[in-house]
Amino acid sequence: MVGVSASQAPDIDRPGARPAARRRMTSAELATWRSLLDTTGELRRVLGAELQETNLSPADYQVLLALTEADGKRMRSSELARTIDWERSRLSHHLGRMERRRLIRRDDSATDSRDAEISLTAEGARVFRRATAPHMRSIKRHFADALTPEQFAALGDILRSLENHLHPYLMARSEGGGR
Amino acid sequence: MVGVSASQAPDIDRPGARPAARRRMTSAELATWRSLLDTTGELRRVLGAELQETNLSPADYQVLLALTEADGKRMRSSELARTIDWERSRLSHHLGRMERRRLIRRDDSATDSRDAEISLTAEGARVFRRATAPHMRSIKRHFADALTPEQFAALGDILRSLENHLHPYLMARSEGGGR
DNA sequence: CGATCTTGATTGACGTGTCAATCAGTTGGG
DNA sequence: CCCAACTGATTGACACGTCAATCAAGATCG
Repeated sequence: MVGVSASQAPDIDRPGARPAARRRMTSAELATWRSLLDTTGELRRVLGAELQETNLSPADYQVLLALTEADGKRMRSSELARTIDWERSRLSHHLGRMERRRLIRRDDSATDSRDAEISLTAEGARVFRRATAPHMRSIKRHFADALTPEQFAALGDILRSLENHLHPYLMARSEGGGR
Repeated sequence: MVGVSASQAPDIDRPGARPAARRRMTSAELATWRSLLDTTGELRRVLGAELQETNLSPADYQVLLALTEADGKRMRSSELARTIDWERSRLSHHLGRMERRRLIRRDDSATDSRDAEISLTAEGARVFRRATAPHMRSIKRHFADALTPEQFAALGDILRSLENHLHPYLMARSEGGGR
């Protein structure tokens, strides 16, 4: 399915060709890793700075996006955490900061009083609406416009490979009892 | 080999077909952007957590690496900042924390008393030495082992494109007087 | 029922990063 | 020489993330 390109290549000197555990990492691979860290880091910073011009951090944006798309613009806190894949503690801290700025509200649930119902305020919805178009332009300008269609396809493929490779590890970590 | 599926598609609604500035971003491009953020974020977290087992943060590692490779294992603070491309303030805060942990030392320069000479302590060198092999293994396991040589080549190409596209913008920002 | 386990959420401590302000030493022009 | 501008570095305030501890409301089972 995903590894199409690899599965039909002849088994010459590919990294996968011998037990992965026995190969040494080349300096080119290491350099590519460094470059990946640096470049995505710069992209994060630039996009974050531009988003900040509408008074939202990337984290704010992620929360507001999930709430905006939620049924009735409200969600239970743990549901929200699962949706954007954050630790509960992180979300709790961040919701505290967003609540102080009147971007969201927290109410007790009627059904289970442990739950916290998070909802968008009018202000939150407004700020998000104003931020979204400029943010999309930023992504387009700094990311989408930089690559050819072939590069996009290749990048998608690469990211899927990385995800697939990473996930078994993440599963093992969370199931087997943390560290 | 990697971009095969895309490169032979008929030229209907492809991104590159019209001047970049006038196009709309496709949802596939946006999804790839999200995936890039998510996947690199997860990689950062996993690698950071494994590095932490040797009591170093990724930031610590970067500083120690630069110092280790420096002439005489010492550098002026601003030189170090330029080497690893950090803001001076960030470096100053971080050096403060590392100094408290006895990983580095700060001395006044003999020539220009504004300068701060940063040097590795024996402890810093030792901790770095112990951390480096496991860290390389982490990079290999979670990154290098996940991709084929073709994917590596494609990724290198993509990162260069992104850097080249981003740099003119960064130049303009820093020269034209920061906002 | 009542002790205990589980779940949803929060808190505190601390490391990290950014921005704006500050400070001290150096330099250059009058 | 003296003051203004510049440079290297630091600081304070604050936002952000992670980890471990805590808390309160449900669920479970004797």
